[in-house]
Amino acid sequence: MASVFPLADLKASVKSDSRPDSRPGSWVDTIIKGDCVSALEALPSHSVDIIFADPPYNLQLGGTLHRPDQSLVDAVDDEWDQFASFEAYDAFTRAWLLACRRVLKPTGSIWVIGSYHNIFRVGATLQDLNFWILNDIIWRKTNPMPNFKGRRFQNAHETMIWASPSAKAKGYTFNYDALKAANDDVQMRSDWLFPICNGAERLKGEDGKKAHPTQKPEALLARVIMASTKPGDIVLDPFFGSGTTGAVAKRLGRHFVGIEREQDYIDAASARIAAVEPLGKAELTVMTGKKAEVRVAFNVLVESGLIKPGQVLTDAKRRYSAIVRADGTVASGGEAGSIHRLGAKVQGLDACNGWTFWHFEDGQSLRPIDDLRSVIRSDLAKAE
Amino acid sequence: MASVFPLADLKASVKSDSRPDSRPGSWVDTIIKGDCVSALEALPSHSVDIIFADPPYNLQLGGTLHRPDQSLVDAVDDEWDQFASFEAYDAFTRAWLLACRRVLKPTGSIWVIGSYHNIFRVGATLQDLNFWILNDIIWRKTNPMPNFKGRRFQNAHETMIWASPSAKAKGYTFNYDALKAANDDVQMRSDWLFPICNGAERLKGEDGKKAHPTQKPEALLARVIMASTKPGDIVLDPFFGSGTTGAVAKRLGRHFVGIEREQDYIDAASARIAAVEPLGKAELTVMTGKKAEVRVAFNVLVESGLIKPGQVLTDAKRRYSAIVRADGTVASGGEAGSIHRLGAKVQGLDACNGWTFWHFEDGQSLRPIDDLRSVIRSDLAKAE
DNA sequence: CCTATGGATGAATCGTGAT
DNA sequence: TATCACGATTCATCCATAG
Repeated sequence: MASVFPLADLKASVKSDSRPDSRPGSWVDTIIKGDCVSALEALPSHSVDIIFADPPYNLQLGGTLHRPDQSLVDAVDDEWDQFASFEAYDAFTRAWLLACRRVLKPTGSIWVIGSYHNIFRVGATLQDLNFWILNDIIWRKTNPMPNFKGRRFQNAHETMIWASPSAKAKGYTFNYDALKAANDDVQMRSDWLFPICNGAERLKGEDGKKAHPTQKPEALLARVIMASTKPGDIVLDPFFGSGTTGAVAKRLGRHFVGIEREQDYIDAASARIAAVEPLGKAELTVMTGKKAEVRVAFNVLVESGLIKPGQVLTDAKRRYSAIVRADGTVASGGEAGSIHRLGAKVQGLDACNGWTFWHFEDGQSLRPIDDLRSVIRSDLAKAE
Repeated sequence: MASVFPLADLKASVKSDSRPDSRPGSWVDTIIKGDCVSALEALPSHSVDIIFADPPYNLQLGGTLHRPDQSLVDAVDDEWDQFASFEAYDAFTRAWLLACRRVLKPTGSIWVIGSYHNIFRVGATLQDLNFWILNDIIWRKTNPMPNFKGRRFQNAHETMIWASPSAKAKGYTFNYDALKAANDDVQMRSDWLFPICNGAERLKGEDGKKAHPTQKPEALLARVIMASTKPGDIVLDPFFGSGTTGAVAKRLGRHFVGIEREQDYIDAASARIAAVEPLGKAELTVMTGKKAEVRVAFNVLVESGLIKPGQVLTDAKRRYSAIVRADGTVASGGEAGSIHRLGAKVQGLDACNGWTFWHFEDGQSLRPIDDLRSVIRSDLAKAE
């Protein structure tokens, strides 16, 4: 499934005077081997829906660290995590974020994860490049590594920044209602609790050692992808590593593009993704709120006979009343207008949702006219 | 108690060829009126033990925001939170952090609190100035304001950065053992759960409205100060506001210095601090090292105010009693330790469950402190 | 006296599409 | 680009008032 798409081939398709390969699909669901920025520059503009980036953390470790029992802590000391200075790290960050900005759709958004070693520099650079921060999200670890020396608080979280390409870019996907429903019907907070990636989920090499030093848990990526993409969207991960982003994207019915320099990681990620079984359409249907539903105007209720001209509407406490007119407007006292305008007017407010404010008599009880709109929508759905 | 120390007077004591007023005490436990940087420059070098800073967040709010019920959200739109650009905010940040660096002892540390609007810039500037980040700490709010429009995750936390003056400055105070003992004998994590400041603790003006728009909860400052200072230390707050830092410092037997521009805030903070009763020495003794054999999980009750430092606990039959100290340990006779150890000790047993052994007065009756732990746990469960 | 209920509010970068 | 209409959208807590 996850074929490797060599950067050289991709570059070969670049015409001298235009952007490369704008055919959708040729680079989709592949892992591009190569340097992050070069590979990004070879992708078409505005071609991916979200980006999830887990860049090098620029850990500045003094020497080796031992546990109280004298065992050695296997620290992240890979070559790719070494930078000469903050300036060098900032330049690197700026370069890959700029390259990401071009590839990202205006309706897209970007996630970056990091720790206190690098996340402040990443956040400031995002702002400098006019990305617009939507949230910072805290991944609280249920099982973080202890602080062995007892000189600091246990570092028990990592930080993710979620941003849109600009302050004006409000078209990003956010599946608010699905998240709320999944969270016991209260809105999802900015602090998320997940275990670190361990056990069977953790990729192992032939030597039984962890295949990648910073493999992220699939649950974390699942929430990110479910929150900010639609099925069929393209998810780009410019630091693909062990391929968690690709595996979760495939499972959730999204497409992925990975960029990775090291062949060992590409091999591990390819095998991992090939083994993933995508979920079916039914499981992937995202719960949506009212704003995604078909628009039904008030006069449709009048025209359909569910509300009759001359009928009296009141608010839930019968403090205000209005009479329905044949043209789908309502009137009260000397005022008349839409259900929303009149609702606002009688209450002395700037705005009002007339659908939930106005009620009608239904036998003994009062029911909001929104109930009747649901009836119409249900009929429309059957007719589809 | 909290006298106002006018910046003009302080500057008058500056000799032309030397640093100002190095007599300890003249500026201690006062609120200096004036601009943050100017006031800092008038203080002696290396004179304070920790700094807690709650700088302007540089919120960039579009227009007005209404709740679903059409009521208006009272936003932070004060003049002091307005900056022309990120560059202007960075220059401001750099200036006050540089001034703080000079005033801070080499054995000291600095805390800065912020949100995603400003904390990344603050963190990057701290690193640029060679401060050494020790932890980033997440204040998880039990009761944050919702996201009313359903366009983002509920912004349910703020971030604090804790840093020493340089990578080599390892002399900072960190009361590891006391924190661990107070946290059910596991090390204190980087994510802290506290309610926002509300109710009786929130300072109100004569009009009944909040006296300051961003008053921080005392429990938060209590954990900061208990973690990173010793009794008698000097705590500097360059953005004093409603004086939470001063009030908690005084209660915990530390000295404070506040800097604040607005007379209304100075007046409110002065009155507030004057009403604070410091705790006694016994309550303030901090556990150090393993020889004290501390084992407790009790300080959340103290920080939350369910149990007050100095409060007396007894067993169910009032045969034994103990006094609660601010660091979450308890004392009786010449003995002190965790609720479990002391309970065992007074009974002459090897072990004891302090949660069910120790009781507190609740009106006419005695109730086990475990009941209060249930209250906390209930709050925690809700916050998850 | 207690309990029930309604209103108020907290560091907030908070809509979309047609005209 | 500005304006307007449509109509979607909140959690925990404290306090005042009613019953």
